[in-house]
This record gives sequence, structure tokens and C-alpha cells, in this order.
Amino acid sequence: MARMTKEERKTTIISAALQLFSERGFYITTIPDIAKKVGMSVGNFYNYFNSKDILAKELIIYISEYLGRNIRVINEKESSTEEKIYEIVSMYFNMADEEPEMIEYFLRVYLSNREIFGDGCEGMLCVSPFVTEMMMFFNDGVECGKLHNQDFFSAFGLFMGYLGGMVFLFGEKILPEPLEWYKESISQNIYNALKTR
Amino acid sequence: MARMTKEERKTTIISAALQLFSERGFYITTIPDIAKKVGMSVGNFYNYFNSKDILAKELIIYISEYLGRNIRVINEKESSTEEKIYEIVSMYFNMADEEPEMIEYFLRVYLSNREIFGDGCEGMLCVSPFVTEMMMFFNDGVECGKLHNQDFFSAFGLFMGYLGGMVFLFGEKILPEPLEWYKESISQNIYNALKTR
Amino acid sequence: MARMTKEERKTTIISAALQLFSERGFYITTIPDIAKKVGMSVGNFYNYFNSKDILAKELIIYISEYLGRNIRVINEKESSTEEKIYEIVSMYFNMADEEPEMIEYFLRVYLSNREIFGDGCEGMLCVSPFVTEMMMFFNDGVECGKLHNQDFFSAFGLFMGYLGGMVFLFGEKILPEPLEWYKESISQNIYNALKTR
Amino acid sequence: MARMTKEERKTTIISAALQLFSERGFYITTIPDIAKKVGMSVGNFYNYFNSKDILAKELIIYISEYLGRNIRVINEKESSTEEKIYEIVSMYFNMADEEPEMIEYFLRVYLSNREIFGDGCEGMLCVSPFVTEMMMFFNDGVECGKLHNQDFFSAFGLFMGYLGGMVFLFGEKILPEPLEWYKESISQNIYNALKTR
DNA sequence: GATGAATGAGCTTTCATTCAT
DNA sequence: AATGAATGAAAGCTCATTCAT
Repeated sequence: MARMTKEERKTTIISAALQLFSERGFYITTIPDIAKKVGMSVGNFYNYFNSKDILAKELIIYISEYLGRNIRVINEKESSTEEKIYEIVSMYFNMADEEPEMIEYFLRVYLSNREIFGDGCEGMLCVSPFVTEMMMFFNDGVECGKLHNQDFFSAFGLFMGYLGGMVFLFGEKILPEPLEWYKESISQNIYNALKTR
Repeated sequence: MARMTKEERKTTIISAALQLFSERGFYITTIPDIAKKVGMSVGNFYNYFNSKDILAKELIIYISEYLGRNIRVINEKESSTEEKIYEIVSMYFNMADEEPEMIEYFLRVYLSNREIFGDGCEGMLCVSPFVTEMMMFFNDGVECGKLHNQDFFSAFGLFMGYLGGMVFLFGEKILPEPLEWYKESISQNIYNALKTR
Repeated sequence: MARMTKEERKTTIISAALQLFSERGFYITTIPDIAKKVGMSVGNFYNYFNSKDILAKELIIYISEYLGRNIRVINEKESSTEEKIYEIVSMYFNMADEEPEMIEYFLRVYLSNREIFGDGCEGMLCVSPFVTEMMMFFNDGVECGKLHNQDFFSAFGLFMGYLGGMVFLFGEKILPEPLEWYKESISQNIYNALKTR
Repeated sequence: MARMTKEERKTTIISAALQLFSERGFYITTIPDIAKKVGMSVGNFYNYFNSKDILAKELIIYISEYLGRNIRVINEKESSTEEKIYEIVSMYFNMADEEPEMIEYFLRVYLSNREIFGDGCEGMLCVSPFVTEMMMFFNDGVECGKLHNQDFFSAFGLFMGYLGGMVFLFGEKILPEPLEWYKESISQNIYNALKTR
């Protein structure tokens, strides 16, 4: 194995685990599976992560930070609220298309196996970078008069629930069209739902 | 044990399994757990369901039929599309509040552990009673000119993704208000998103 | 089910069990399998045989008596020793061909799962009708000067080992020719091995 | 536990399993039994053999190779066909006497539980080293004019069936004399059966 | 840091047998 | 005699985690 810092090695593991967890699920993926994929011994794996659960938690933090950064970039642009909605939808769908592991992990591991994320990830603790950024987007929209001022979580549930639902249908190969095809209309639907009345 | 027909006994098991699966997840719930909860021996459990996987599949069918029936009742009413949206939201949130097992199972077991529902439940096979009824609702709305004619799955994803998202936030105790409180605004959001433009 | 005496019913069970045991083996065949094949409930099975082991023992006795009767018929004929050898070989191979259950049971269940036939079937207790008749054949052959006077078990081992071996090869579909084809040469081999020197 | 290579450890398991399987049979011997006999945990057993069935198959290959080697040594001697027959009989009976596990396994596990040896051991696949060597012996005998030229399987069935039958009777403690005592006469019987006419 | 053999608890599933009806 | 639901012990196998090297 190439010489690597401890941090780099952790990233390698994160990457392999992400792929396996998102494809097969948390319980079906074994530590030997992950170690094998990384090309590392089982024993050594535990030098980097103290348990399977801890790995799962670090994974969701990693993803949340990644998503958060992406949304921040959009937030910082000069575009209109409508455009930002489109850009978030677009970014999300592109990820789902091109590197689906993160979003799949989010939907299928994090959201569904809450027992794993009990200690230290209660509530939204582990996804706050991402949630915070969504909150920013929403507040900006309200402030500039474009979005109806309502309970944040209602807006958040709409936005993320909608996108998650579509990605799920996409993953199940149920959608008649590619994700790309839906970007426009979905952005419109979201805007219509959230805009000032 | 009380005198019961075989069918009644199956229902008892379904009920117990639903509770455990939805609370703890599929992989953490064991057959001994279920048998114990029913007050039955492990061996006898297998006289009713040939495997854990088959139980899981029967469960989702059971739920889908239940949800389908509930939505059908709403569909058959004389109310307006706006009212129907509210009634579906209301029914869904009431279930999430009062008998959360079904919806939790739907969200946390069915949607997330697709490997279990491979054989015989591919795509939407096992949830078609429910999906069909949602399709009915949507088609009616389009026909009577209230809803914008778009790809069904986009509308479906919005509706169910939104509700699922809210129930998730509710389950995580993240919502500042009770579900009841959101019914009105969420119905409005959904209507605004889907209505004729 | 047709009206039957207890004895007739036992025979029905014996027949079904024989088929299943000989095809699948003792441990793989379950009591429910047998009951189903007979068209009888599991519980009722135990009114006829107190245990799976006891059934196995009654089966081997049944077979041994059947084989014994067949050999006795041959023994009582006026034919020469050579002819009798041929007739025994022929009878054995015909059985293996047309109703293989008994011989398969003998070879694959009785001979190989001695743990089952411990209590009450030690040594040759349960197959004595058959062994006795083979002893008769051999003694007659020695008395009339045709067969070399040697230890009975050596002759018995040759005769039955040979036939069993051939039937095994036949069952495994390894033999290039049908059993029929071997009758003559095998009888000759046996005679050459046992005849007076 | 003593220091051992992985291969040595496998041999230890093979040895223990052979003993248990041959004594008690395949189905009655459990993996915990084997693990205990080796002084190893159940889980660790599976680091060496992926399943009970695979162990059974490796066992028969191991035995077949062992027997094959032993017969090859005899085949390569300069002795006459008669002498070789005696030596094979002698080798076989010595094994049955001194280290009966292999032959017992062959007779009681391999020959009788064919369902286990389905995948990968069909026909004579797993015993070909042994069968091949017997074929060599027979062909040599025919070529040098000592043995009657007949179907190989008929000769093979006689030879191995006979020996198997005697070992079975021996194992059941039915033989009035020790195996040793029979070597001479049995070799003669076999030679008389197979020799040129 | 790195290895992978070793552990052991625990899972799903099977089945001979019993027993209330 | 007949039914088949019920029992419970035990089997094969898995896997997170540890630990000697």
C-alpha cells in the first residue's frame, strides 16, 4: 500500500465503507468486506475506527459536511431564490446520478437505522452542517421577500423529502425519465410550494 | 393461549412484528423477540411464516392494503381536490401519531432495506394497492382541472416524500410543534406545488 | 382415506417411508414428509410407529423377510448351484432395476447408519431371515460338492458385497451397460470364486 | 494451542472430523463436536472450511488420494498379479484394522450419503485417484494374460464390494475370525473370480 | 502500525415428538 | 383413530471484536 498519513488512510476507509454501506446496507456489510475493499487487515481497521458504529457516524458527518459545502457555494451566489432552488435540486440530482453513495447512505443508512446513530448523533447533531446551510437558504429567501415565512422544518421537509423521494424512485428504476428530465418541473413545484402567497 | 383461528394468530404475529420491526429495525429484531412478544415458541412461529423475509413481505403488503383502503375512502368522497389533499395529509399524520408502526415500517424497513424485498416485491409490486390509489387521486385532480398535468411520479414523490420527511422529523423529536399543527400549511404547500398554473 | 385395518395402514406407511428413505436418506426425510406422502397427519403417524427409529427398524425387517422369501423360493428349486447363483443375481438385479427402494434402503440406510439400528438390531438380528437363507444356499452348495467349504462370512461378503457394489455403481449411473447385461458374467465370477478347488 | 501453520491446522481438523464422521456418521456429528475435539472455537472452524459439506468433500478427496498412493506403490512392484491382489487385500484390511476411519468414512459416509457429494463430487470425480489406480492394476493383469478381459466395473465391483462387505461385517463384530485370518482365502477367491478362463 | 487467527455470543431455521381437541 | 398446532432443543453458520505476534 502506498505510504499514507493516518488521515489519508481514514479517508480511504471512509470511501470504501460508503460504497459498501450504500449498496448493501449497514447490517449486510461486514468489517471484513470493508477491510478487503481497502486492502487492509481486519485488525488494522480497528486502528482507525473503534467500531462499526463509530465508522457509520463519521460517515454521516463527512457527508453532511460535503453537502453543506456544496449548498454554501450556491447560497453565496448572487442568483435569485428560484435559481438557487434549481441549483440545489440540480446539485442533488447530479450527485445521485454520478456519485450516488453519499445520498444513498443518507437515505438508506442514516435515515433508517436510527439505532446506530443514537449516541452522539441524536436529533440532527451529525447533519447540522447540511441542515444549517439549508436554513440559511430558506432565511435568505424569506428575507428578500421571495419565500413565504413559515416553520422552517415544514419547508425543509418538503424540500428534502421531495428530493429524497425522487432519488428513491430513481434508485428503484421506477422513474420513466432520467433524473435530469425532472429538474426543471421539480424546482418549479418546490418554488410554488414555498413562495410568498 | 386464547382460542384463535390460524388466521387470527397470523394477525397477532403481524401486529407484534410490526411493532418490533418499526421500533428496532429489521435486523435487530430477532425471531425469538417476536415469538416472545406473541407468547409463542420460536418453532411455532415458523408454522405461520416460512421465514423472516417472508414475514417482512407480508407486512408491507398488509400495510399497503391498509393505506390503500384509507385513501380510497377519501378518493370516493365528493370533496374538492384541496380538501382531499388535506384529508390525506390528516389521515397520514394521524396514523403517524396514533399507530406509528405502519408508517415507520414503511419508511424505515421497506424503503431502506430493499435487499429484503427483492424476490416478489421488486419495484412497487408489494405497495401497488397504495400507489394505485394515489394515482387515482392525482388523475381525478388533473381531470377536474385542479391539478397541473405532470409526470405522476414527480407529484407522487412530492406528496409522499414530503409527508415521509415530516414524519421522520417528528419521530426524531425535531419538530417544534405537534404534527397536527402542520396539517394545514403542509396541505397548502402541496396544493400550491401541484395546482394548475 | 379408504377404510383400512391397522395392519394395512402400517403397510401404507412402510411403503411411503421406504420410498422416501431410499431416495433421500434417513436424516433428510422428515416425519411430516412421510405423513404427507401417506395422506395422514403427523400426529396420527405416531399411532402406528412410536418413533422414526422404530420405523427404520421395522423397515429393515420387512425388507429382510421379503428378500429371504425370494431366496427361499430359489433355494427350494431343483436347479444346480450355478443356476441358483444366476437366479439370485438375477432376482437381486431385477429388484434393483424395477423396485429399487428395498435394495437402496438396505445399502444406503441400513448398512450405513448403524447408529439407528443399535437397540434391537445389533449384529444381524434384523436381517437374519435374509442371511439365514443365504446360509442355506451356501451350505447346500458345499454339501453337494459344488462349493468350496470355507468360512460362511467370506462367501457371504463376496456375494453380497459384489452385488451391492454393482448396484451402487448402477445407481450412480457409472456402469456403461444396463444391469441385465452383467448378470451372466457376474454369476460366473461368483461361481469361480466359490467353487470347489 | 500449539504453534501450527494454517495447513497443519487444516490437517488436524481433517483428522478429528474423519474420526467423528466415521464413528457417528455425518448427520450426527456436529460442527461443535468437531471444534471441541480439535480444541478450537466453532467460529474458527469456519476459517478453515466454509461449510460442513465442503469439509466432507475435502475428506473424501484426501482419502481417495491416500488409497490411490498406497495402491500405486503396489502396482509399481515387480510382483505377480496374484501377489498384488494379496497385497491390496492386505493393505485394505490393515487399514481397516489399524486406522479404520478412512475406510469407514468411505463406506459409511461417502457411499451412503450421496446428497452431500452432489456438487463437485458427481460420479467418481472425488475418488478418481483411487479408482484410476485400481484400473491400472486391472489393465496390467489383463495385459500380462493373468486376468480375464471383462468390463472393468464388473471387476471393480467384485474387488471393492467384497472388501467393503468384509470390513462391514468386521465392523459389526460379526466375523468369527480377525480380518488377518481371511486375507489369504479372500485373495484366492478374488483371483479365482477374475483370472483367465 | 499491521496481521489474521481466534473467540463466542447470537442468529435463523429445522424437526422429532407431544397433546389438547 | 385422527388432527395439526405447539414445543424446545439443537444445528449450521456469521461476525464484531480482540489479541498474540
